[in-house]
Amino acid sequence: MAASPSDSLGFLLSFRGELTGARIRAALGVAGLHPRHAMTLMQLAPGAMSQRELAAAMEIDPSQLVAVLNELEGEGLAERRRDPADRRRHIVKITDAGATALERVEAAVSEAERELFADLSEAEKVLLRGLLDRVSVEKGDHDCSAG
Amino acid sequence: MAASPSDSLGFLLSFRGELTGARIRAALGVAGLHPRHAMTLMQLAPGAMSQRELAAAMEIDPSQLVAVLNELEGEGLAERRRDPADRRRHIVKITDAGATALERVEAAVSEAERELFADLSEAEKVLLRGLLDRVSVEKGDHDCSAG
DNA sequence: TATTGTTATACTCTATAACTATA
DNA sequence: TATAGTTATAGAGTATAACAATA
Repeated sequence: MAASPSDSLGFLLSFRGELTGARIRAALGVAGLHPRHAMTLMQLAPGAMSQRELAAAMEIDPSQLVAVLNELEGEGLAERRRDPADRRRHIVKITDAGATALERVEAAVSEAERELFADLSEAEKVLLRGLLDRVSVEKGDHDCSAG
Repeated sequence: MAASPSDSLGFLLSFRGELTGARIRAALGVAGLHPRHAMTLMQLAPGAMSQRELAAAMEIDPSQLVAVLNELEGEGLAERRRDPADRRRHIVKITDAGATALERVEAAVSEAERELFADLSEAEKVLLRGLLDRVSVEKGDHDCSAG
């Protein structure tokens, strides 16, 4: 009944998720990239898109993306070019060097996942995925104000 | 094989954990308290302890705890008194008003958990807890450096 | 006038180190 | 000298708004 941190499934999921995220971020940084830079390369892998689309896909503000792309471009891992059809737009594309770096990152993430779920069988991983998919995380408007 | 965000169990656990944490924090704030303040009351509920012990239990720096306790004390939800046996120490104790506030918080957290896991049977919740307990989250030294 | 990308500003969190009073 | 609590400072991350170029 009580929801103390020690016996609450919500806290457990939150804490395990946080630690898992930290482990994944460490793996994302394997190529010397900031986790967010690696995530950007992941988003770009399937195909080029505009900065606005990229920011929406990553759920960050377009203004935050600018510095990330500046650095990725400076390291030759991604490139921007003007969209000839609408010269306001930048089309962002991953480079060959970026794809190579991304391969290392994805290998490191796979290794991290092998470690994280080493004690679980394939069937149990499927089960865990299915259960996590059924956790209700739609964002309702929960009162967060101070009053 | 590939560890793209969309099909990776690690990313799924990380993301669901993050959203669950956000929902829990919203519930923690129900009494007008900052989530960390509510967590502090939770830690104090079983019994009084020194600030240093409290900081260790909450895994935050003792210096961060100072402002939290100042505010809790200002609102009459917790109180500090000198340890007569060692006048350097502050013994921190939850007040009756703090316990009352904590009841509201715990009820809100329970309600949040009911919503989060509404689609899961009791047996499935037990199963999820068991699987999460077997995710390896011991902190090894994973290379996070830029090189 | 609206939109894309950019820059500038401010606010929150957190990490660290110096300081005091006690031991 | 070492420890408990406190204060001060700096850094990362993020949210917001103003701005220039283009539509």
